[in-house]
Amino acid sequence: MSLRVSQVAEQAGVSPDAVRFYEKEGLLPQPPRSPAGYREYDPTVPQRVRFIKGAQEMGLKLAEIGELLEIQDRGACPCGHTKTLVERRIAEIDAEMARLSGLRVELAEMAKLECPATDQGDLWPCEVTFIKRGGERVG
Amino acid sequence: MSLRVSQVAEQAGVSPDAVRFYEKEGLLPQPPRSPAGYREYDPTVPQRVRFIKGAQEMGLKLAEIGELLEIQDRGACPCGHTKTLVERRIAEIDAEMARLSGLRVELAEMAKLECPATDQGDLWPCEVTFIKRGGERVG
DNA sequence: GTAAACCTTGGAGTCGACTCCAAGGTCAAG
DNA sequence: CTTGACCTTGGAGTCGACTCCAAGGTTTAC
Repeated sequence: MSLRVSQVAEQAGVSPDAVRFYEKEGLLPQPPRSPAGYREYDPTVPQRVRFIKGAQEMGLKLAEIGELLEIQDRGACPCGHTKTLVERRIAEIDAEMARLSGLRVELAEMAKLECPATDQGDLWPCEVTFIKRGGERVG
Repeated sequence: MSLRVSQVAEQAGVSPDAVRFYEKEGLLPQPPRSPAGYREYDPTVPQRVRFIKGAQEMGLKLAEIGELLEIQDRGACPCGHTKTLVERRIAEIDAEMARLSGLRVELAEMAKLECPATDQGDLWPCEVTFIKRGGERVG
């Protein structure tokens, strides 16, 4: 039996619109249609959609996932390519974590600051911190 | 002396378009105009723009920065509010770092996988990993 | 036979922070 | 007096991954 778009969507945990969107973007093959024009999906399609969601949760973009699927569909082993993608993503994650960790320190320091008795003109401690940062960056 | 939009932009390290955009969004006051209609900025404005950039690098959204500036402009001490914003952002950062760190582990494991001799039908190890993840999530 | 719940399409709207464009006005230098 | 570098405005375009809509056709249940 074939599946309708909303059944695929439900089984994969996405919206029917998303399924149609993936098809439009070339991530899902165009399925055969019923006489009335309804999409009739192969029962393996929800798995493919879950693959998309899984890869997406790994931080890959739809375009990248599309690349992977395309290579896979052509029957070539995409592992090398996948590895490149994955390693690039790991590097991005490392960079982002370093950035966030530095940021966290600065924010935590900022959150410790107290308000009363400003000695910096008409600026408050937190704002002074912000502005000093801006000044450092540029000047 | 007053500054023109591109001078403000240069001193703050942004584009003239960005300066006009901030004005449109209410983050910068509408400056007086020259007879020809040119914006004539107070020399403190680049500092305000750097404040915006600084806060932005902290991960605050323009709308939030706008809130801060508005309170500041009204003469009220925004420290409590700033603190709320900053603490919220810290919580977000912690959540994001936890997510990324888990992700990194999974990706690193994936990158270690080797290609040859698939024993899982017509899927490659990396894809199997992806799909299994999808399957776990949903089923 | 009719109402609800699906399906189809194309196209617009969303968020965020801009950027880019066109079509014109202004100003300093040579 | 012209060239070129600025300025003005409003509005459209960008990226990403959808969501929502209208206006119609179909299928299913009662």
